[in-house]
Amino acid sequence: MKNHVTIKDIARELGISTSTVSRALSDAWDVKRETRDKVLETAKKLNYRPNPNARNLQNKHTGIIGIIIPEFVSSFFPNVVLGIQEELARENYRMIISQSNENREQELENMRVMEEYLVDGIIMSVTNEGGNEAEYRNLMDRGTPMVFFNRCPSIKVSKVLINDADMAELAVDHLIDTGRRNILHLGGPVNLSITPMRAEGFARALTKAGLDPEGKVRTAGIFIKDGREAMQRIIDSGEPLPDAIFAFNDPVAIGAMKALKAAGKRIPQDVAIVGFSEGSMATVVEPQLTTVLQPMKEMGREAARLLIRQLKAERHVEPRTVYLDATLNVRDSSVAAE
Amino acid sequence: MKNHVTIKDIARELGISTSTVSRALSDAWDVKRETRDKVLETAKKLNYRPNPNARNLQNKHTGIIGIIIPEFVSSFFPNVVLGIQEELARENYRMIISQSNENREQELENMRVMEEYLVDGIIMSVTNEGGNEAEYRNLMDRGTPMVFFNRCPSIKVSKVLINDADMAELAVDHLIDTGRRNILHLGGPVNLSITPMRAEGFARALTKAGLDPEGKVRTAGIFIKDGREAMQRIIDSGEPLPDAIFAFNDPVAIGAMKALKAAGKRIPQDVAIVGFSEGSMATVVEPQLTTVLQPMKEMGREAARLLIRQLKAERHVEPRTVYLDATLNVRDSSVAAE
DNA sequence: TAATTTTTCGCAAACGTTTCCGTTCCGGAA
DNA sequence: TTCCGGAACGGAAACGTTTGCGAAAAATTA
Repeated sequence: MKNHVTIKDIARELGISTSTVSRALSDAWDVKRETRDKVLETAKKLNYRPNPNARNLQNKHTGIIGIIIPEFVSSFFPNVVLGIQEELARENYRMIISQSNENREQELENMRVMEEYLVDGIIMSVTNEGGNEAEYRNLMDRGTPMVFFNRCPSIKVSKVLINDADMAELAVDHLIDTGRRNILHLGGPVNLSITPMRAEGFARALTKAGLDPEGKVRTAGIFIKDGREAMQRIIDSGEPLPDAIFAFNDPVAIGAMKALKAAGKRIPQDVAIVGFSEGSMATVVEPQLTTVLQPMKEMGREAARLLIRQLKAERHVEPRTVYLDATLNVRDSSVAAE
Repeated sequence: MKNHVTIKDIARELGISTSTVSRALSDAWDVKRETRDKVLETAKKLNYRPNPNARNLQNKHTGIIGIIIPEFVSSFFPNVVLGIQEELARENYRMIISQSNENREQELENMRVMEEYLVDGIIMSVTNEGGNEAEYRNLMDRGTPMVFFNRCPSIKVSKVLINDADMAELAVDHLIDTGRRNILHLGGPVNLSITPMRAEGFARALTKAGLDPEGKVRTAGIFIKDGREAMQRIIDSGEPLPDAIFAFNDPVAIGAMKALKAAGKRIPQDVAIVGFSEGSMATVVEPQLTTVLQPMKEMGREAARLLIRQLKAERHVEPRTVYLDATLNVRDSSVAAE
């Protein structure tokens, strides 16, 4: 089938040794300028492509970075991956992506496959089931560096996340500024690392405004369904309706909106809604959703940078946590259109 | 760093040669059952993992399939990739994904990288810019088999697509059945292979119902913005408003809905809307969108199967085109909720 | 001019497998 | 007893690179 031209072909063509060709190709110092140019020239002429397998067999590394994300059906992770790809490409790393489908077992399986294929490192965001901390440790101890983003385990490891607490606080500040007082937080899954962070920012904002956060947090989840059900429970409970909702993420916010609209409530007049982690649906719902836009690509870039730093380091490098800032996009779901 | 155990370690441990170990591992016929078991046992004990580089260096293939998709921010392509992954995994192929960002140049670059990396084959969906047909040919002639899905070039090659024309016809039939007579089609980009197919189904349905498709097709695009602008042009033109819209895809449908609602029109009472290629936004918009649900995972699986068939074949295999059926999900945008 | 250094290159081993080709050992047939 | 054939295994080459070491040629210094 395909018969690729090798370093030997170049050597034969020029009547020199393969070692010289190799050195010329890798721009070594001990090869004459003239011969190097000739090598480069005939390499181009013959359309030479280095064989990555042979190269990696020598170098003991594959040049491949594994990416494991919970899903890529929502737009968040794909956007992060874009950033990762951008940064990896400039360092000539390639990536293989796999998705754990929010499933702890699948995540483990993906890790195994990636280790088997000798990825140089792994960038991942954990399943909302959590619980694989020990395996992360093992994998890293066995020599595969890891960097986490967005959803991170509670172990000591490099992470990049947005300043969830601060951004949540900012979002709730916005609700308070526009006159809301009875604000509820529809929180995420309890075992997700970011869940308490957003709740904390929520509480901080309330406290700062002299409001009591006690009892204002309800666990919802991460899907539209979760938000709708949580909101429905509140409506059915007969307790006085809040005048604002700070949701764990956009789908939960949208679910809450659905429940409220079904109950005949007006948004934002009766209840203002703020989401988190802006996705493609934010401008599609009606009213358009006020939400926190995360710097997704930047997050990916930063994660890639952290990993590359570890890969290039001679000796052990201390894990580092990078916090990124997000922005609040104010839309009609929190402030009535004029 | 990481020091993987090799076939030699097993050989030394057992006092046999590496060739025997290799044969035992690959289940060759000329190795005694007893020694094979011992090899397998110590392999497991030492946690042996074959080095893919060494193996591929011998076998002249990488076991990697390249996936090139225009984007993975919408949910369509990721879902297809899920199907691909499923099928490839069972044949022990891995994949590397890259995205062309709807950019012809980027697509070419991705192809180059993949060829350089010696992927065994490529599964791709072309950019909406099109125009790389010659390069596909070259790549294939140089020995890398390709399979296309959804967006396919007009050259002779294996493809898997849904029966666009038939499904479009079905969707428009539905509009006609519910009493619509003045139906417009907001079409896709002219250089996309599926654009004329959907337009054809549209025309067939009209003709079948005794309506004249002449002048009923307007070019829109693929994004929300495209749909809104196209619809706005129609509204501004002063021509009598259609009583139904068959959009090229969901975003275009949603864009049209936005323009109509902004103009004070009611959906579906004044104008019914049907989209295509159901995405995550279909049930988020209001009213919820009637649209054609494509069998995304199945599409991926089928593409993978086609490619694997080519890879396993000894000699040339004829390109094949596989058509898949979709389903019409009827929602409130085309039929008023009772 | 001789001695020494520098430049430039080739040889060969190595990376971890697979696989072709032998070799040894055995039982059975002649 | 000799010969043959099969079973089970080892030796070694090969895949396409990289790289340490040494050697020849050129340039510098004494």
